[in-house]
Amino acid sequence: MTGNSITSRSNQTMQLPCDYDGHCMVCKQNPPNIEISPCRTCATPWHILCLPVPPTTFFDWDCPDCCQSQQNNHAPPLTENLISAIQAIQSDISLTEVEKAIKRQKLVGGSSKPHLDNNKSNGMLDIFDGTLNCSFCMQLLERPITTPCGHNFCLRCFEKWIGKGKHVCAKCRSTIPSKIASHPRINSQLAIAIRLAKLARSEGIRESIDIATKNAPCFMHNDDRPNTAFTTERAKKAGKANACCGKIFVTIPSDHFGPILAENDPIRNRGVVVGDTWSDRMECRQWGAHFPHVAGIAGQSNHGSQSVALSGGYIDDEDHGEWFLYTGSGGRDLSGNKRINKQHSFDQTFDYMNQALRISCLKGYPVRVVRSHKEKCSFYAPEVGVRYDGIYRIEKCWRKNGIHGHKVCRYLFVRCDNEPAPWTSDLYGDRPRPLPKIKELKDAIDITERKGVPSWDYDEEKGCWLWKKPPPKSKKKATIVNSVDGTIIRDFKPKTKKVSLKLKARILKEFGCNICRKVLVLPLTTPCAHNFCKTCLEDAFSGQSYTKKRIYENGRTLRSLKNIIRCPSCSNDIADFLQNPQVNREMMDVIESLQRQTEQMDGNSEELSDDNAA
DNA sequence: GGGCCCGCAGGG
DNA sequence: CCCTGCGGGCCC
Repeated sequence: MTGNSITSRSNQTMQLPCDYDGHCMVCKQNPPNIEISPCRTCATPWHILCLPVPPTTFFDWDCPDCCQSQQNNHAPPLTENLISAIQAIQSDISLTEVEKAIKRQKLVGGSSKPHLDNNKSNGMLDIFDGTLNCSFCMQLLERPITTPCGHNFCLRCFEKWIGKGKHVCAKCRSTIPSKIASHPRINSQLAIAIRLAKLARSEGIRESIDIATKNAPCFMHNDDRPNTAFTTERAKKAGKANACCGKIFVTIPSDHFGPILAENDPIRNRGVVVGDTWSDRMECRQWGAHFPHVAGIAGQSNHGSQSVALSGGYIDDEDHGEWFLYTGSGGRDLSGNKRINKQHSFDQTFDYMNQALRISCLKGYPVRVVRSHKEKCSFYAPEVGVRYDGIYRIEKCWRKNGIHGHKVCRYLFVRCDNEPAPWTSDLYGDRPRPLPKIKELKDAIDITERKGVPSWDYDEEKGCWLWKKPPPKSKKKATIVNSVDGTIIRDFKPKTKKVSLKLKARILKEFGCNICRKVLVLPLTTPCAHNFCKTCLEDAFSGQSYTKKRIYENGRTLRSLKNIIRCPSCSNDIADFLQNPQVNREMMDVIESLQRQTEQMDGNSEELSDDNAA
């Protein structure tokens, strides 16, 4: 037979159908039609000579995939079930972290006791029965990609498959949307589920609970959001204020370097763990992972950089998960409101935030990294929201000619976290690894490398990453927490007051009376477009005699005498207007609405200061 | 999906 | 106080 070269072991384990071109994925041959039979359930063609158990009839049989799904009734859905079951446990507020860990262990291991006998697993959802193996390499999924049809493949295998021009699922032949084919996202929940299952199987329950509790990340929802600092009328209408900052939940100062530990998390007492995901940058900020809500780099040019965000704002970025190349800030013309300009229009230099990153590189500081779903060209970005991916170190930085021709600052980030990355099912975090070879370095200028011992480094004895030198001293204030009940009693003060002052200044500038210089009351707008309070204008001309003027036109007297009144701002004649002056109602409404806003702001800030005083 | 607009925070 | 920034929502 054509599959003779395949060993009997492979024949038993590899159960693959024919691919889109009719090639058997087991023997790699193109078998004649007579050797091919379609499955009656999924219609997938199979090379019958490569099946471990050939069908008794050619036309009325179920392929191994469909048999399996009928027996287990959870072939593709298993992944979904497992994930949704884990999510349900995670979101159950009635459970403690330890209880959650026990439940998770039961779920993936099938028993509250560790079952070390692999062959006798009676797990409700046992992932080691092959259902979570990659259909290509037949190994447990590594960096799993889940297709819309619900089938899972290792990232590397999937890339190879797509690289061959195959745009259908290797398992069920469903079309893979081009968006997913070109930019697949790692199913990090599945990766974590596999990790938890591995732990539950290979370790005793105690250690499993310890590690799983520590490692179990969660999605933090908007419900967790406290009172927002400031919302505009417009934002309130939309249901969510733009750039409202909210309270900071953790007790670190904004220039805190390194992981956010349980001791800085009085609310949950667990710290920020790898995989924690928030719906947007504002929420991410509230948990201290990355403070700036727009800027990608957090830091100070004379102190160092504490964190960066990968959001796909710069096309030069290159993401390989455990390491990535980051582009500095600046060089884009964002004048006006062009927040969207991705083009570089001038050179970047090592100043401001770029210098902050360079200091972190030279000192070997730990830099927190968050990835946003907006990072479109990365396998490692989350599907939704913003995710904390752990600690990285900047090993080198340099300048190069960017894609748009102007010079950009470049940084090589390499992961060095004690917790595994969200996309792997590895049980442990990073070990020191050799630096990747960077092609662009040969044309780079201003190359900066660390000379001395890094502040954050791997300790061989303890087997973990830690501060080898004391972390840099903070220059900022941290939040203050009530030691009795753990509530935050003072946080980064929202600039409400300042904003209300700003708005008041704006109102005065736009809607100030040209006589009394105060905000217009019953505004009159003259034909020459000057604004006055009704009473101010009336007072200005009360008892004054009109200037009389003879009006000529083409040498003839048009009107013998006209009473004229000169506008106090421009001397134009407004006598006609003053005969029957009408209050500018529209303007009045606008002024009233703006004044209401400032009152609200002041009200908010008073409330806040009351809170603070409490 | 891109453009526009409003917004806040933080560095300098 | 000014300027910059890898947001976010709405509108087209």
